[in-house]
Amino acid sequence: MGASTENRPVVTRFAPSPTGFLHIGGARTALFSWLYARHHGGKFLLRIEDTDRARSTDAAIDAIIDGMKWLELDWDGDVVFQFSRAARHAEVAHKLLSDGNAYKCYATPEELTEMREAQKAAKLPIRYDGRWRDRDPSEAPAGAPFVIRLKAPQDGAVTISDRVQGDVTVNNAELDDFILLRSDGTPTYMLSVVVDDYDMGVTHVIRGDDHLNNAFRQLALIRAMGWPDPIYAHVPLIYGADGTKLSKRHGALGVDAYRDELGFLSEALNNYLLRLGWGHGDDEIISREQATLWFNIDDVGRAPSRFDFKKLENLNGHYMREANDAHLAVITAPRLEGRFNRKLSSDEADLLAKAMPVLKPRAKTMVELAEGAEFLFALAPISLDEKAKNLLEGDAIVLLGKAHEALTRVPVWEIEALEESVKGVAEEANIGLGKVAQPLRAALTGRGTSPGIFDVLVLLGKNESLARISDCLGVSRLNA
RNA sequence: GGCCCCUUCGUCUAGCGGUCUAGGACGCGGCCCUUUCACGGCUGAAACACGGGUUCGAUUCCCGUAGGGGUCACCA
Repeated sequence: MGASTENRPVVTRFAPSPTGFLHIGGARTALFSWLYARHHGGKFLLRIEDTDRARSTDAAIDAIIDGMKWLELDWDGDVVFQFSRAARHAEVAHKLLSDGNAYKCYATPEELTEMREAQKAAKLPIRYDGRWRDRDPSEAPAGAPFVIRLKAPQDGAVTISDRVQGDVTVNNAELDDFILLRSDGTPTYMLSVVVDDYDMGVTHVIRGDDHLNNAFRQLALIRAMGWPDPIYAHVPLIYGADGTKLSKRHGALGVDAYRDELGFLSEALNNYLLRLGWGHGDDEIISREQATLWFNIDDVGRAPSRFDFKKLENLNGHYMREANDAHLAVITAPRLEGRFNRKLSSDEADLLAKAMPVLKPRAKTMVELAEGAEFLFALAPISLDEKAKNLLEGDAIVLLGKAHEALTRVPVWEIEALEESVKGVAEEANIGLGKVAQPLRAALTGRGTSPGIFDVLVLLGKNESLARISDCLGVSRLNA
């Protein structure tokens, strides 16, 4: 066993490769790593694994950083770019080589393909056969390209006491001599992670379960260098609703899509992701502060969990209701401006904020919120949806006329007076309030559903309200 | 295929040998509130994958079976 990192101050990291957006699974492991570090008063680092030059993009780097900021997962120190450390990685490979813990392998890609096909045909495990492991350097073809491979132990077994997965043992015979340095001299991921984690002082490697098998290989390298074993925690992956790999239609989107297209709040996404694979008694709504206090990586479940949009939406509805109205208005405004293709005036922005208390309980996402707010800013004459049209059939128009008349006489345009006025119309006609309220709703909002009708009246104001009702009465006269 | 991992209501989970006639949440059904839709309140249906052990006693421990997943690159 190597030395332990158990007693050192906690240092965790999130190490995404910038080949795409910050996806939901990555966001969760980042959250867990962040929480673990903060809980222990340690450090959380961010490293961009951009050693794959062909697939790494600046746009992806920006998306990851933007996503981390949105989720309020702040990291300590500067972002480390792995590619910039290639020389140090190569240095370690050469150290391993000179110490006899690595060797040069001259096998060509064609040879290796051939080897694997033969193994496959013979139903043997597919792995590098160590053909250059013990060959004398003098046998090397002069000037031929070579890779550097780790001379991994072949006997015995290694057990990782994973903080999530428990004790996992793998026989060294299962592992082959993996490549450290490619023939062009660049380091592989396997080398880079290990060197960077060591140099950055990472004590706890918290990452996706898909890396569990790699951990054994990496440990061989770590021990060959005489470095301390990190503590591992491999968290299960997130599946789609049908239990298979998370695909696009299941929610394998960038966190930016959760924010922009889907309209979720970062608080909701954080809370949802936290509860996916981890629980704290019966608690469901958990603030960042509580999470930091309560989170323990040991309590993360070993089983993969499925992504459930319904629950996320429920959580989002909760956080929207909790949210500050002015703030909500600020993030709703751009959505409305997009819909109307015009800027909202400051009066309109104020109106939006004022309407929030009655708008937000009716929405689960920001998309729905913006949709529900549309009627406030629609230009006369407003268009009616199907339900609204139906509400204005028959007697409705007569009642609407009466309501209009009554409303013109309301002394003060306030909720109590308006209520009294409209209820008066219903009583006089000896019908339920709904008979009057529904046509009114249709005329005022163009919809079959909206906030309470008196709230709508107040928000729209006397002039706009009466104008919208008149428009409706006018149109129906034309149709008649 | 080899190796590794996983398995409590439809879903996320609580449970860490007796407290389980298995708790909570989402979703679903019903009722209440109500001018619509929501919100809110109450309420109902709904699970320990299967088979062996260990034990006085297993959802909890062990071993199989089945099902699911991960991984086997000069990608990360």
